[in-house]
Amino acid sequence: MGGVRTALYNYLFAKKNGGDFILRIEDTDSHRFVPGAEEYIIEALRWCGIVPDEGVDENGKVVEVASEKHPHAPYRQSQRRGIYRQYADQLVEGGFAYYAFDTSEELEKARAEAEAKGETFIYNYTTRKTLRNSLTLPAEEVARLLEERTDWTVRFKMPEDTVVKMDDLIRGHIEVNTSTLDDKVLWKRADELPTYHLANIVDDHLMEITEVIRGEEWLPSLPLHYLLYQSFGWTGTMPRFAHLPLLLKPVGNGKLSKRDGDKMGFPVFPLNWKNSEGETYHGYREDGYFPEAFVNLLAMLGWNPGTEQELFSLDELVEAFSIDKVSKSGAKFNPDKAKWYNKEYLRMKDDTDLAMAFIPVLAENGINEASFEMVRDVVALIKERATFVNDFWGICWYLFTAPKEFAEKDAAKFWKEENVAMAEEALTATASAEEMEEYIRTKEWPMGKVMNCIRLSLTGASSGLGIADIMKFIGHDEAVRRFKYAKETIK
RNA sequence: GGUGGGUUCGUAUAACGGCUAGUACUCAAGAUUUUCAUUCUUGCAAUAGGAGUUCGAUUCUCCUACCCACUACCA
Repeated sequence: MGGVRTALYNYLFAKKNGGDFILRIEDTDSHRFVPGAEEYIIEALRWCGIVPDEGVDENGKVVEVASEKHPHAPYRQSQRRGIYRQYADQLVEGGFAYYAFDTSEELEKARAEAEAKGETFIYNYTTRKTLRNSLTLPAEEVARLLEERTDWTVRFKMPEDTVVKMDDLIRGHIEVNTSTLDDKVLWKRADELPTYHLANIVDDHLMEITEVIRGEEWLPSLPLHYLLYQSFGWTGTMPRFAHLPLLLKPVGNGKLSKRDGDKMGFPVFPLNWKNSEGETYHGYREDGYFPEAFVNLLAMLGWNPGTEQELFSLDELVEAFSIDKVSKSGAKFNPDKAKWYNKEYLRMKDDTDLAMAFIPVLAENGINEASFEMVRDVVALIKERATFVNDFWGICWYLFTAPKEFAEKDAAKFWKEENVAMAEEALTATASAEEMEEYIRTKEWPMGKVMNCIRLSLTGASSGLGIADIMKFIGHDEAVRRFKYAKETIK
């Protein structure tokens, strides 16, 4: 959900400002490769109606070869491997970065020792001169280690006591002193790949990115990114940044997580997602949400149009979107409101489309002979009682098949001897619901008691559609048949 | 611990420094209906706390509290 919302805001911003929305796959962590994730992302965005202008071709594949429409290919960072090394070296040559030869074990040890003393180990100007790197070792030694070893990294040489002044489209001006920051790894020899920080800056520059709209968790990295642009001499074309508020769990504190959804009965994924352990997480699509509703509710989580309008199509969102209406604080997700959106979209849907969606459900329940016209009429009658198409069957099943049993509580309340007698007479002495109602009125019988008695026989319960509506679909003869069955069954 | 960000009804949010702090969801009550649902009406409910600036602060400044993120050879 959070990822889709970030993509959505990027898309809205791009389209609103006449720009392009580019999809780039940032897969620089070889240990965290998840099969199928890339396809999932593209399919999910496509379901939402978010189609990248660049980065994905007509077949929904990430573009690997540059063309006029995709000038910056390839769009997978794992395939851009060869690009980054020179930029890492360039930083070292310029004195902005250095080669570090500390092993993971050495660093872990240093961290543990610092912790034992109640301190925090920070890899920066205070510690780098005591560690093994190209700043402390002689040049020949560095050259030898670079050649012999395959586990070195390039680290950014974070300056000491420099104030980085930054601007965020959502949060305004922010200042951070570099002394509190550390020497982040930019390039990993072991993988021959950059980390996010280097890859992101280099690719944004190369791909001519003008705005970076991403989650709030990236805010602490912004100073580093600013400094990287400065080190490369790219400040003139540096993109503008916007850090979005987080999506929070509905109850309690913290970021919305995979677990929350299934625990509380709402999806956290756009589409069903099966992880490597074989666990399946619910998706909005499979749970019966319309993509329009999903996009709409996501858009309203952290943004508002400045008016009281709540229902927006994707095109309307593009038109209304403005980054300065994005809020700063995290947004708790409200499952009830999510359902409300779907309910609103369900009502707006065309009866014909809904009937088409309902027919397979009917088939699953063994109903194959219903005419399309009838299904459409049924849908028109019941759609405002439902939130999802999946609710339809539960609401109107008795229009297609007779009840086999009757709710005990309802029967005890309404199936009283004198009511049954009146109901039977009214039903059998007339030929339609209208005549029957007139008959009961003329006799001055209690309408509610008699009607509920009949409804119980038709639907198996005391709740449901109006008798006239039910009889319009099942016919008078079927109603009489059901009543007789009820009389035999309920004692 | 350190750094950064944040804080308006339960939730999402609105309010050039100026009306009784508005709207939606949820919830409650009432009306309508042959039941249920729908619909309609009404209601409950908030500026975290404290200073300061100001004729006037939800809005600006500072302090406190609380929440969140980051603090990996993850993104």
